Amino acid sequence: MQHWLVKSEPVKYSWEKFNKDGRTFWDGVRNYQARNNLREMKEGDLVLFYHSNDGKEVVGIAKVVKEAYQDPTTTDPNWVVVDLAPVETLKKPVTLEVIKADEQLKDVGLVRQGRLSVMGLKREEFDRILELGS
DNA sequence: GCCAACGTTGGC
DNA sequence: GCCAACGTTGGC
Repeated sequence: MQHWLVKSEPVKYSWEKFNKDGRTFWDGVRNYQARNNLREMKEGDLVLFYHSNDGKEVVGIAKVVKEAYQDPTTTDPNWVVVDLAPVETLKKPVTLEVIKADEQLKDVGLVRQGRLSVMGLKREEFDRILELGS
C-alpha cells in the first residue's frame, strides 16, 4: 500500500466540507506530475489531507475509494480524478512549521517541492506525521 | 501583496 | 531543442 498527501485550499474545498460530503472526487489537478501520482493511487491507499494557504497544516486522513478515471469536469483525456473518503481527523493538525522543523521529515515533498498538489509519501513520513498529530 | 519556485508555451 | 517569457501556486 502506498501513502499520499493532497493539498486543498480550505476556501475552495475544506476538510470540514469533505467530511460533510462523506466522499468526493478529487478534481482540478492540472499538473502532469500530480496527475501521474493520481494514476498510481490504488483503492485503499491512505492519503493525508493538507490545507494550503489558510492553515498550512495536515488536518486529516482520507483513503482512496475509487482509482483514477476520466475527470468528469473536462473532456480532455489528459486529466483524471480519484474518489476519496474521509477516514479520521487528526487530534492535532500538523502544521508546515512543525513538519519543516522535524528531522525525519526534512525530505518530504511538501517541503522540497512546495507547489506540487499531489505527492507520494514514504511510509515512515506518513507514520511520523500521524505521530505528530496525535 | 510580494516573491520564489517551477511548469508551460512559443519563438527562433 | 533551447531558452526567455509568462502564468500559477503557495509561503511569508
